[in-house]
Amino acid sequence: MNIGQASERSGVSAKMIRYYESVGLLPSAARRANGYRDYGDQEVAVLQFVRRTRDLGFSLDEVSSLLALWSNTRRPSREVKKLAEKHIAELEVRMAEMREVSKTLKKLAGACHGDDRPDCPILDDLSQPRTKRPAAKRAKA
Amino acid sequence: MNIGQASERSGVSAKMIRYYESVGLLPSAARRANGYRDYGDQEVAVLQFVRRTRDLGFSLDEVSSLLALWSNTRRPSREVKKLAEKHIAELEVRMAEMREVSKTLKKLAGACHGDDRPDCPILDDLSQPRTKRPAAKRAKA
DNA sequence: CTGCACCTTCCCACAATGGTAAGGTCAACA
DNA sequence: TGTTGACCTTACCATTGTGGGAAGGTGCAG
Repeated sequence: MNIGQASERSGVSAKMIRYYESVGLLPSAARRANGYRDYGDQEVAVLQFVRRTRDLGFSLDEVSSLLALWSNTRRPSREVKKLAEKHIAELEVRMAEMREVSKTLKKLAGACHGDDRPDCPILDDLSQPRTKRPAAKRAKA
Repeated sequence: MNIGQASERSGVSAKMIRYYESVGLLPSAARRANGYRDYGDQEVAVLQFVRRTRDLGFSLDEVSSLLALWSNTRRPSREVKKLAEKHIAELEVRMAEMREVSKTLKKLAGACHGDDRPDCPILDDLSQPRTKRPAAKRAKA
């Protein structure tokens, strides 16, 4: 099938399928005589795997590792679990940072009357040079 | 003072100070005869403000708005509060998404014995083309 | 005068994705 | 047959915010 079909069935955009191939996450797709990429059910299954792991927030590097583990039927399940737990730990860290920030902002917003008056504890606080602050990374979904 | 000093005092790297200026977040810095940028306490205070708001996860666009509100002493505090609450809401959304993912991964990791054996419910689940829920319907191969 | 630390601008890279442009291919339909 | 439109190809640009590094000027201290 063409890339459009594979895209539709896997939920991965054609753009991304080509990109994944270009960065070596996926092997080079078979080509037909006209130069079009050609996909079968097997390839679609791989794409679905990638899609699902991406949805769970794994980086392409991690997806690559998971693909390798997936295709190696003799790998110890320990390795897979380790990857999953590492990812869980990262999520927890980021959530903790965001909770901190959220808490701070809520406190500030709560102290701000939020009406026509110009005085605003939020800006007052932002003006204070902080010594130590957890640098919260902006995370994607 | 030179950019290095301003960087040290504000916690914003020299690289980023120049970048912020280049994208118009900050006004063009004064220059000395030798072409070096020249900063005073006022400018450092602005940089500290930017640093703090960045640490709280605001985008550069949002920082720009906050700077404008900050320098306008007659703005209604309502506007500031609105921005803060919008950001809080975004944080909550992202945290909720991450919690979902984390929950799914924890369930999967919990089902994986994580030893030398190759069978792994995590990979089994990842192989399932998902429409929505991580409900493991089909038995492992 | 030399060396070193600092400053300048400019370009590159990252991660992962979308957009768009210029062109080839193919099937269907009038 | 010819045209149309949907699809495919590659290639480049933009994003967000940050760091790295090159190539060259400046300034101070020894």
